Amino acid sequence: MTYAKLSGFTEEQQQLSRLAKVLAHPARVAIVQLLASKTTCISGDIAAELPLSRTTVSQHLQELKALDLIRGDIDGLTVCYCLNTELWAQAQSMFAAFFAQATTTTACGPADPCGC
Amino acid sequence: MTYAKLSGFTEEQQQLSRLAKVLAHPARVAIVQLLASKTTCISGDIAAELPLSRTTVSQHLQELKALDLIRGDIDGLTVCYCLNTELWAQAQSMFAAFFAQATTTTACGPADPCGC
DNA sequence: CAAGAATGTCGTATGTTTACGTCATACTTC
DNA sequence: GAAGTATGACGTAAACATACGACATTCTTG
Repeated sequence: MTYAKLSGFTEEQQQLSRLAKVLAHPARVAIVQLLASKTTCISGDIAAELPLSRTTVSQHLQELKALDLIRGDIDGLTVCYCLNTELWAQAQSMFAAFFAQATTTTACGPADPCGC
Repeated sequence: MTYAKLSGFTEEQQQLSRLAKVLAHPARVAIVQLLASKTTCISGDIAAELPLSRTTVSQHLQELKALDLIRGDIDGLTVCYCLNTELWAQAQSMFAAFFAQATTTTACGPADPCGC
């Protein structure tokens, strides 16, 4: 009974952590930025611009794909990866809501018993 | 030479992934939300509201503390944990900048060679 | 100062992620 | 259809994350 006690947390918390996990590796951040900056993307090109092997990049792409954050359309011999902008907009608002909570806390003001 | 080839990614990408990693577990998301919602927090109380043992919660708190996202002031026998709102605001703007990129991509429009 | 209470630290078992080489598959082109 | 090319799938080793019980530490209180 070790690891991942997912039940016990709200679906919202799990969803946010899933999204965060995708961004928890610089390679995936870089991949998303690359896809956002280009008008056409091909898997091989992505690996060429990262300090990782093609195999590893493909694995990271799979993780992004698993959450449907990117889409890959096969075009003959190459694959055109692109961002699913609707889902990213959704993720954006989830994070925005979370950060709004975290930055507007009323705790630890001057009237608080603790000294921080 | 496995794992974490951190060099090769920009400092910005590494910073964003570090922040994302902290939120990549529902327990830490829940902890931050708890801290944000209360005006006074004590470590024991936090564990009481989560489906995790006190030890595990303490470990998650350490990870938040390692990035200076929370602060814990010892007040006698108890500890008052609270959010470092300045850092959270900083994190907020980093994520906002990233999502702005991800949601405004011009790729895969109607004029694009790929069909997606 | 002894007893109790609130937390952090350590050790450890288990699950997960990362990274990459090698192989299999699918498409183009001659 | 044979040769070449672009990708994904599989297998595997090492690093890391998660969870928790047991112990140590520190403070209060009588």
